[in-house]
Amino acid sequence: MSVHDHNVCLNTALSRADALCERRGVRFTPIRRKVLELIWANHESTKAYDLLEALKDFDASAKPATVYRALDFLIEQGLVHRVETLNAFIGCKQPDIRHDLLFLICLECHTVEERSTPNLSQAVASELALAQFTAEAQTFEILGRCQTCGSAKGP
Amino acid sequence: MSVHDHNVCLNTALSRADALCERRGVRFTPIRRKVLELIWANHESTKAYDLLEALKDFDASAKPATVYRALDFLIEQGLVHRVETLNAFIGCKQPDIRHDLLFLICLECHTVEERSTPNLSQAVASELALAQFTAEAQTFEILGRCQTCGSAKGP
DNA sequence: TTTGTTATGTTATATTATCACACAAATAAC
DNA sequence: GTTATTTGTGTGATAATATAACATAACAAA
Repeated sequence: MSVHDHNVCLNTALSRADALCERRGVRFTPIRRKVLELIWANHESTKAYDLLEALKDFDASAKPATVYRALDFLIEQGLVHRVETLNAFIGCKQPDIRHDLLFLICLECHTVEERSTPNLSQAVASELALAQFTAEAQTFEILGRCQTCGSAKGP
Repeated sequence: MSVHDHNVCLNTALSRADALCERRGVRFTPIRRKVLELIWANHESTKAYDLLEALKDFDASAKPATVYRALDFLIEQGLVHRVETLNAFIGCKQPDIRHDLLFLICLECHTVEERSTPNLSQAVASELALAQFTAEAQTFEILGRCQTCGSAKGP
């Protein structure tokens, strides 16, 4: 990820989450908020047990279930995505919009970029129609090298 | 999956694998062949530890590593795909061809359908170009209901 | 305030996957 | 053909990921 003021990312994510939960009347408890904050510590995906370690500084009694419950909630609300390829979790940039997401996961710097593209959605939709398949959840993930890491070192 | 003679699927998969390994000069050992055979027992994806249980009838000394090593080999040769969403494994229908695959995973009957579509490949390729991202591996998986299960019960 | 619901604490355990090291089998080099 | 090298397997331990089950606490609704 390029140079940027990450506090802006973090604060934006948190205030959006505040607003979203308020609007939906769901409880954005301290644990849930803290887990989201930890996930947004950077633009890399985070492992559940790393979250747990970090969470313990905030709540010494945190256990695996503590983290997984918070993650379940955050995912359900669309605030966090699960990265299936890495068994890890990443903050959602556009929690209000429902769309087909494509994750570009850099193997070098571990940054995960969330993209959405009408072309992809379109291709998927027509394939689903062809197959007469009803989608409930989708995972589109690509592992590789991001622009920065790719050009810096070559393949 | 509809009514079909599954022996044909199984035998086709195994003889293709025989030929492919021969051609590549890689060793298609009894364990590797048996694991592939077990994976092709049906058109559902199979869990590693279920494979292990089944493999024990063939080789009583089988351990987790036995299965994971065989899977590593089969995946490397393109004979098997890992279904990330389910932590499971499925036989590849077209091990000779390199393409972007889309897996349609039915939550009801657990059948996994492997599809490839130029439209999707095209959409992905142009998105990668836009992002200047170099892909090394891709995962496109959709969970939902297949034609049969969808129409049988409704949503 | 009682009641029902949702969230958390806690312990245990299930599931998925890898490591490390010894040994055996196949292949390659001589 | 014997030796060396590489590749595959046996085995035990353990790491990493995730859920179950049940008790208690906090909140919301009546």
